[in-house]
Amino acid sequence: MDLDIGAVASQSGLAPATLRYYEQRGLIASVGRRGLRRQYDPSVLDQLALIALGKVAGFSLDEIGRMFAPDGEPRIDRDRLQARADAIDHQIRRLGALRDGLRHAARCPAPSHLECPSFRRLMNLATRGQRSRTAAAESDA
Amino acid sequence: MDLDIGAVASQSGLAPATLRYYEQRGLIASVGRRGLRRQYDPSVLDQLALIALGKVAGFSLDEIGRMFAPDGEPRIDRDRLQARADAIDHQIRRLGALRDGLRHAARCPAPSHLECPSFRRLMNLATRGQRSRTAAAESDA
DNA sequence: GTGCCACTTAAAGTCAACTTGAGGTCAAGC
DNA sequence: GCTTGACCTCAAGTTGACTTTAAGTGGCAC
Repeated sequence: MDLDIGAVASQSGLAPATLRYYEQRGLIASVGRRGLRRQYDPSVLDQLALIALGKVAGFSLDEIGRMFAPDGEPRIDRDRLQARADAIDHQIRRLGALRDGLRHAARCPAPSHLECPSFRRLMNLATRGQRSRTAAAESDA
Repeated sequence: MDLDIGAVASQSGLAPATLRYYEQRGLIASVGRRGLRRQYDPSVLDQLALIALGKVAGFSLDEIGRMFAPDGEPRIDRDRLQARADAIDHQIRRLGALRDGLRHAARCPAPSHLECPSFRRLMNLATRGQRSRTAAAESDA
């Protein structure tokens, strides 16, 4: 019934070493061993999907780890989620301006885009508050 | 007329060490020295803004460097720009799904979001093709 | 019963983009 | 003319998320 780490790896697309790393970081837990080999409950695949989601959302592994109760049940801080959603919303708007800026730059025949007022405006919009390293990590964390 | 590195640092918000690092990476160039101190043409501020823009767009410093002619004039590959704009568009859509998923998770009273079909759907949308480490770096590079 | 090979561990390596540290220089103000 | 402080160089350290390596183990097929 349980899954060998190899099975989890192939079904999740993650390397076994990554799974061990996640386990060491406390993000997932194995249910036991068969010989040396870690065995996982199939629900770990859902957990991994949730972890992937968190990563896309711009959470660090540490933050993601804190979103799970010790038993692996997602015990999510709703305020934090809302805050992150709002941050992503901002990011979306900035990326929208950026995309428009890039499209403009790709089309605009001006010798230097720096001289084009509409490009400068988009650029300002896009670069405002560029502290973020990941997709949407510009809020408190 | 030229700017001392300290002036460039304070006006750009970047640390002097970062400016030296950029210079070493070939992203910017100083016009000379006064004593030991690097002097920069004021246009370096525009270049730095462009670099910031590129970073927000998900380009690596290497890629950004390749977008400038050796003299610092932006000589931008329009196809690459279009491709990046399209990639950002995808990213925006995924982030939109993600934001909706997070908002749903924050509101939904279901014991486990994994059992909620609408959450699962949003999750699938958002996690599709999650190779990106930076905001919009999932295209060819 | 033995050989294979996917697993195991711990530690070290990688990558990008900086930051920090140690030890040195020099223009300007007092 | 001497101190000060912002600069200089070069090397090493940092961070996050892994990946790689080296040396070892054990279940399963034959």
